[in-house]
Amino acid sequence: MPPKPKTDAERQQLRQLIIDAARELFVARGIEAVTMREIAKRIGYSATSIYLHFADKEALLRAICDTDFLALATSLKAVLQIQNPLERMHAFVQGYAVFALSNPNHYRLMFMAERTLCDPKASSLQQNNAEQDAYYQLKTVVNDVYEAGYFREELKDVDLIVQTLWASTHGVCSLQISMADDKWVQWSDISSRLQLMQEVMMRGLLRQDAREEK
Amino acid sequence: MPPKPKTDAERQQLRQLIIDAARELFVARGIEAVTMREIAKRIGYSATSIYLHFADKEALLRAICDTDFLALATSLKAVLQIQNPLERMHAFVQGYAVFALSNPNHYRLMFMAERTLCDPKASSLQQNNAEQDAYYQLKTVVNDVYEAGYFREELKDVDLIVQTLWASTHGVCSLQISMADDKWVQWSDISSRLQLMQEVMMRGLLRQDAREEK
DNA sequence: TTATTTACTTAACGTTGTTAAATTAACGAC
DNA sequence: GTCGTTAATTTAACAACGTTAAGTAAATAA
Repeated sequence: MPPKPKTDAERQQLRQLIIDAARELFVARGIEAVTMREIAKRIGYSATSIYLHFADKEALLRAICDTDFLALATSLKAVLQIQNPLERMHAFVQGYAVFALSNPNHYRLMFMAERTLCDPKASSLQQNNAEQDAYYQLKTVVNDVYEAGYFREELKDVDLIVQTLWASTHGVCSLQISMADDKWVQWSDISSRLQLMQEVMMRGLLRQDAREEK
Repeated sequence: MPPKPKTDAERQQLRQLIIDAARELFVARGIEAVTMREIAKRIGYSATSIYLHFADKEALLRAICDTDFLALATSLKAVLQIQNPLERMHAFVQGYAVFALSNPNHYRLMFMAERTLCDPKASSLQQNNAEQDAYYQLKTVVNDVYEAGYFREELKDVDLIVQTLWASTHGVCSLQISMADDKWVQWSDISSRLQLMQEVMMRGLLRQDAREEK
């Protein structure tokens, strides 16, 4: 039962409807369940209609990714209010891990999947926007700690510190997400692993007096 | 042009032929290219023949995984000869990273993929065998450092240390594998990231005098 | 009133993993 | 030596997937 010319707003709305349906499917039943036909069934359209709004499945997944990146940045905004730079950094890493482990499917799609590299040019998000760009958020958080002179004196490359700190948390979270049920390894509980990683990183990165101060 | 009753050895040989073909395909052209029909074409059989040796594609991928796990353990055997426990641990982590980054597709399949959890019962590899089980290798390496009293005194759970050390390297390598070409982040070069992670972990885990000794 | 555009659907293509049915060769029994 | 039986393999086919082409119907514009 066909159509009526649509305003841009209506088109945008339908686009979002598709993304939301795909996302629900994705959360509920894993990425395998996200098929064009299944998404379409959910919103009462035919599968081909989706192609009026997205070039292909890849583009749709990238749009979901964008939504998720925004969700991550939004969920971390609160901890940016924390005054003490060290506490802020600690809370940021913690918040990141909570997001990852609470949304494993999304985290997979964002940071572990083969597909879907992020390109600032192709994204709907603004790079270096403190409301939208979680990487930029972490960079400012780490930079504040750097400015406060808390890092060991031989550590001068803030980007390198950021990426190493990120990698440490990503390592714990991504191993948990892909291997938690693996029978080969007798896993310690995830909160202990996260905590030890944080401690070790702080001890390895910070000057001794900075640690004591806190 | 059909058959002749086959000995167990012949069946085993064909099985290995399938695994090898799949593996080559996988390395050369990525996991997407690994289709049952493509594998079959390579070895001059029909696609359905593969099902005489593997229950399904999943089982075949698991078999490839087993091969890769063995390859990892084998490639790390050499560093186990290093006398000094700290040097040994350092070299082990380094060797692990080299394997990961030299075999990104395999690493993906082994530690980052959705599929294919490892179960000692289902694997052809022997758990806790120093020739075959890389996790066990790391455990012994870390345990030796522990026995030598090099870890900070509050660190008493060797498994927890092992898993955290693993996670740190896995974090750097897996981010590199899935995000190296990502345009959002201006990556520092991978060797710096690996090196800083190692330094930080050592500083965070070891007693000060242990670090100086080395 | 008619033509065009817009929003959609149905049909269809090629590819995937997988199963069922058919084919052919070797072996054991008589 | 012929005759099942069994084992190894193939061809045919199915259902599901992403995607494209062709068709359809309503609203708008002339």
